[in-house]
Amino acid sequence: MTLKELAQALGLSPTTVSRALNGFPEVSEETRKKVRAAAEAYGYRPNMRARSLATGRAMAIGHVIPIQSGHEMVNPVFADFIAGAGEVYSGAGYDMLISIVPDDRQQQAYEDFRTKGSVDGIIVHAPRLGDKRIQLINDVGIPFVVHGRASDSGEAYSWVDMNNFRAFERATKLLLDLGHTRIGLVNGLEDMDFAIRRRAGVEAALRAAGLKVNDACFFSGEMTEHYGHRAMTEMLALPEPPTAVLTSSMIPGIGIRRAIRESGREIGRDISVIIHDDDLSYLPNGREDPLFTATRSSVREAGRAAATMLLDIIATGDHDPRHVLLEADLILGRSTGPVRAMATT
Amino acid sequence: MTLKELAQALGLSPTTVSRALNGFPEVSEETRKKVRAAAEAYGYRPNMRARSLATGRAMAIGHVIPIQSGHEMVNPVFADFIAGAGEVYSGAGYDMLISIVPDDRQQQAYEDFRTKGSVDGIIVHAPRLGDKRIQLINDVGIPFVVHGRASDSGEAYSWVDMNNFRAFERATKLLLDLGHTRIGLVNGLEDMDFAIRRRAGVEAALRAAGLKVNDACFFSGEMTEHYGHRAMTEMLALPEPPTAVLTSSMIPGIGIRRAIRESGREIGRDISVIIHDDDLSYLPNGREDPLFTATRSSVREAGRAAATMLLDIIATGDHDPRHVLLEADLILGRSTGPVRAMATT
DNA sequence: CGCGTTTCCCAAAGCGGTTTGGATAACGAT
DNA sequence: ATCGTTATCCAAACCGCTTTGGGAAACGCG
Repeated sequence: MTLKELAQALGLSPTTVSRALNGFPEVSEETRKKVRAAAEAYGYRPNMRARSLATGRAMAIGHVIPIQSGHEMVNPVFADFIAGAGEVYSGAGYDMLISIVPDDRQQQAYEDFRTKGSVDGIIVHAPRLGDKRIQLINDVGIPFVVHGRASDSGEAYSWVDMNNFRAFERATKLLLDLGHTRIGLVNGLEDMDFAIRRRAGVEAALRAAGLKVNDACFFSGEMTEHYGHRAMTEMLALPEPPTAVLTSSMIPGIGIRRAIRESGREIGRDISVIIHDDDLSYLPNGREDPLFTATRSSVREAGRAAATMLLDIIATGDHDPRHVLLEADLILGRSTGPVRAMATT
Repeated sequence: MTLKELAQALGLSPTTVSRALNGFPEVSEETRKKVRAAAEAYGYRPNMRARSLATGRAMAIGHVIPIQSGHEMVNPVFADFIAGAGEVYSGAGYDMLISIVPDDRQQQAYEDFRTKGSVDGIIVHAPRLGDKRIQLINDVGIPFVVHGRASDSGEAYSWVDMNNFRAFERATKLLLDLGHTRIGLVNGLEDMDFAIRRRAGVEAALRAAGLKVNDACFFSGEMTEHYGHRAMTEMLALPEPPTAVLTSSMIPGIGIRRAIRESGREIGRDISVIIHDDDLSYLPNGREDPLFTATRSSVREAGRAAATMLLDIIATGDHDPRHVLLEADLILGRSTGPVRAMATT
């Protein structure tokens, strides 16, 4: 059923039908009602392609998910982020276009989005150190919002981020307050922006307490269970192993827990662990009885915030950079405790 | 830069330029080269909306991800599945549209996809028992492929699925061969099709061995770590706890491992555990040294298969139902071993 | 040279909407 | 009764591309 057919069936012109449905004032209330009823009855829905060709608005937002060539890893927070964003889009009548591309074809993906006219705006995921994408999209000239920040990008741009620095600084302070002085960090890949900020937060807290940073206890890698296990095992083999460990996600946290248990120690008693919890729906840390002490910030909420921001930028046409910095909650679980005198083997 | 402008700049008609770029034979090689060069130089890219309005093909595939109202859980395999599908799409010049909708607005989502003309085909995720979606989309009349099957849907339709029955039957047989006779199953929600088939596989193997199914050792729930932990803890409290457990995913498997350890037992020695491993990029079970003995089947591969099938259905226009049944590998890890005489507390 | 084929290119008609610029009728005021 | 408004509706242009149906030149052949 097309507009024209609907118009014909009603004995009206396409113009009038279009206006009636889109709420223009040039049409009488009476006919508007008739048109609405007929549209409903015939199940008429405007063809989006035709409409957006005519209006120039695609009514769609593009998400570009980078895949790191080599590791082939999809960011695990991705599913929840777009679930949050998706809520906002569908509420506003927008579609969500997703493009999963290897690192080296990023630029292509952004340009395609714009020149092919398939989206009105873009969400950029997982910015890295030295990320050129932001400059790229700025050049392309299409509204966008970054999930996270690219520390060293000179450009001004809009972003939604979690306060990684503060979250990890606070978590470290908690450990310091519990008496821990040998603290390890099992971080994400350190060319990712969030990992850099988290490390900085830990280091700041340590320095503030007059402690020096022990490089042997700082790890950087892709956040898998095996990685957490390996890092923890290595640390436990040190002459003076850390008594507390922070890690960037629940998944390596599980590996850390396994390594601790395998060494005959007990988590929360012999060794304290704090994870960052993205509050993923399929990997809940637990509400009333959290597995891990954690800094928690819902990545789904971040998705909602980023989508809302982007739609607003598009609607208002106001491209001044905006920022939302989400603070993480510090959740006390069973994986932390005061330092024990004889934690070493 | 539009086609018309490009044509003008070249001193040619839009017709010729369009044909030159789309490889029609009615244009001389010489002009084709000139046109290509100019298009390259000006950075011309056809507007997809206009093109698909003209051709009637949207060059996009829609994925409808259901969110179970109430739990708000996004299926964790989703990210890897669409990563696989995305590869295929981008290779074929297709876009991927994602719609994340609560259960009760599914129908709307499918109809919108078609009537709004935004996609040429649909991938249906996570079919359930008594799922009405398949009939729904068949009625809507748009090519689609289901990831998984809906056991009780009378309709014929195309699907890509893993052989859940056989995978769990084989895994159960492995446990039986190891001498286990008290076997538990920590399954997914049993209104999901895959969970039903897995249970059936386990039951078939048990019956074939002349064993009866113990309902106290069969669990059904949303696959979280906590769920695995709770189920295992319950089983261990039984007068005769199982000596082996199968579970539907790595995540509850981790909870199961935790419960086993908390009870002072050792996984693989006191209690054997087999998980199903979707080979998720962010939750690897390990290649050389797998954490768990597992039935493994890459969900990313399933995504590729489903996308390939759908594109082919669209290209050939041949709507005869097709099926791909992926077999799972049985991977031996360290979580299984022969039954021990005194496994009970 | 005449005539039927090719070869190469173009004008114009869509695709299904929106939007501009009237046209017609009804209305109120003079 | 006349004229300017206002309220409704419509014809036609347009968005940017594809595609149909020629048309003109070049070619092949008797």
